[in-house]
Amino acid sequence: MLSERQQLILQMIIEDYVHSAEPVGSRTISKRGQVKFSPATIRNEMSDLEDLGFLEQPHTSAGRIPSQKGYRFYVDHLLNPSGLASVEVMELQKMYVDTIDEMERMVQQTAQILSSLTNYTSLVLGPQVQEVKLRHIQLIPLTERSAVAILVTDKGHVENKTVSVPEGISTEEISKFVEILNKRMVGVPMNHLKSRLYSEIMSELRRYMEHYDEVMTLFNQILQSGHDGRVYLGGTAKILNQPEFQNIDKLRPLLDMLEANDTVIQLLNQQAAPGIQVRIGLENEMESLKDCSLVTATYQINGKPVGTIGVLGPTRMDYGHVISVMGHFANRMSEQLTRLHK
Amino acid sequence: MLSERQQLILQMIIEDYVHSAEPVGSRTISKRGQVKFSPATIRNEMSDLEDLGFLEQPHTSAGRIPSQKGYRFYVDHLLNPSGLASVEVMELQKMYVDTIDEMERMVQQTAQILSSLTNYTSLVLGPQVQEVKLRHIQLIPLTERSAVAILVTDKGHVENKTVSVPEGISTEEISKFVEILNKRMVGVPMNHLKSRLYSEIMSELRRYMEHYDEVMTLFNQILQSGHDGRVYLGGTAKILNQPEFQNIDKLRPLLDMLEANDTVIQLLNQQAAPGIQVRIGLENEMESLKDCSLVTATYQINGKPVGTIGVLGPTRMDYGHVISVMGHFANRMSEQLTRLHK
DNA sequence: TGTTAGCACTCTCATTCATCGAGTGCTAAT
DNA sequence: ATTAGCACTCGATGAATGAGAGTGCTAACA
Repeated sequence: MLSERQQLILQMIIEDYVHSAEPVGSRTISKRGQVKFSPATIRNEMSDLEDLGFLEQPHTSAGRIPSQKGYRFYVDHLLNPSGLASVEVMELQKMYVDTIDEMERMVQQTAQILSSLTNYTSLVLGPQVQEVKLRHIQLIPLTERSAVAILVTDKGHVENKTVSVPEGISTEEISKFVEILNKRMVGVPMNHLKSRLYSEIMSELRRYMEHYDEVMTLFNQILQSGHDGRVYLGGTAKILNQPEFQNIDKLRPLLDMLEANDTVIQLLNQQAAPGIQVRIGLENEMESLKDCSLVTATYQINGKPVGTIGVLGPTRMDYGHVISVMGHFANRMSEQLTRLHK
Repeated sequence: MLSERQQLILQMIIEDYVHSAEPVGSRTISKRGQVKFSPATIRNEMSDLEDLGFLEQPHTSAGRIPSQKGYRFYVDHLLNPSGLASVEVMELQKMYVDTIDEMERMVQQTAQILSSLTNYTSLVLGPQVQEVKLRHIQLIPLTERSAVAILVTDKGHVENKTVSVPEGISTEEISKFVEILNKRMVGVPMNHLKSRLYSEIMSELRRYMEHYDEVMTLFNQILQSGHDGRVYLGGTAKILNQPEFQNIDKLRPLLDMLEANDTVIQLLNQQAAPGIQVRIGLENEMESLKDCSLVTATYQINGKPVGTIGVLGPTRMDYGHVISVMGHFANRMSEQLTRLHK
């Protein structure tokens, strides 16, 4: 549908605009050697591209800037991911060599590095503990009336919670209860724990437990956690580098959004298929992101996607660079995490 | 040193400026009833106050604004903390009633509430786990080569870490090792664990352990944590509400600073004495805070200070309100935390 | 002696206006 | 199909202007 030449011109406009953040004029393109036509010819093509919706004009006598559709076409058809500069690869490696052996911390660091390599804001969604099974459960008394409950999953993730011990239960009863749980519930997916308890071992509990109700209260307290899926941000202030956000009123909705954890989680969770995904402007379905693009990728443990990393920048974003950085990143993270958990 | 009238005028200027963010003129003060002098008289006093360094003039023909010294005087001598509006007290209570029974999470929430009540950015330094003693240690195997180490402190804080198990050690050896630790190390302050191990039970270990070196490797891995002293921010974007930070160039250093965790920790740690502390402008010893004030307070567990909360706003800050909110907050937090930990 | 009225002066801010230049669109020539 | 040429548009820049807010000073007043 688009001629060779149109594609070339579109590409040049986008790549120029990505760096200059200024509307691109016909003369600029013509001078750049790459294409050997006069400004007038280019003007004609640009006019056509505008009619087709790939470009737009801020006002009558300015150059053209890419439209959302233009970026989309660029990402889908014109982009050949630039390789990483060797400096970048080195930095990447260095960061991961430093024995980051605790999962949570690694994820957090990832956000930092990702942001510093791309110069945009990064969003990282910690590993979602889905389909994770109980490996071990334990209750450690602190006082007569409180205790720490510890749940360990088969992936090595640990959740802990301080619970208050209902009056009337004896220490023996508690340890008996925990013992039963460890005997019968290990291997059960975390999100099924509750129903499994009710369906399968209720009767057994009733038999052993004198204070059945209190024990159940305790149990419910323990399960009320769900710590998973935390978000880490990196380089929030990097947004300020972008000329399009020099205006406070543009800035505010963005910062507000980044502060609302839930929104960010929702945003990152929209990535369904594995691989790298680019969402441009309003494709994100959030008004506050209408001038932003979000590049996301999933990372895996043992080939199963467990989390998402993302880079948030202006629609005028260096897609090639970001995409290649993301690719490397997702791979490295997946490797590391997999190695970490078996 | 300052006459009654001068103090009154200074106070009025500050309180006006805090809300208007505009230089205050003599007529404005005169009109306000509070003081029954003509603009001209007030002008004279203002001129004196400027000579004394309590006020400054943005330019020749503008009103006056308080100087850093002016704020300092105000905070030290003129401030009578306004009580909390009952709405605020209610919100405060509501937040804490909702079973926040996990320490970490409570601290995090505190940042949110603090910010929403003051309309400034809040900084909260999580409880510093000093002088905390080991209550229980456990190692849960995941695979042959990895395990999760769990340390529970006497305050109910849980730290966990995935460790790799050195080749050659048997399961029995590990559980024997853990058993020894639990027998001999419980009650030892966390930061003395290492030295205690070397000084006291090394010989015992040598006797029981076939693979002594490997066990020590494992132990060192376990101790390499130190998770304490995390920072939580609330309402970062609130800075944008302040007219003095509408300018991106003023904004950037601030956001940069807030993003650097270490800096924030350092900032909050500068509070030595318990109680509420107000640091105005450059008193913070950070260039990026020259137009900001920081109100901090410590919170306690059993009367011992363990952490700091802070509110960051422009020097033109509603000190009275912030201070009273902070007071209530620090108290409530201390109560809660103390109750939580025995 | 402390207070006030009056007035000239200063400085900022918003508005207006003219100018400049980048860039387009169209037409006619190649 | 391409290009040169030219009139035209529109934002950005900067100077000029006037209004408004507020001061500092002087002289009058209680």
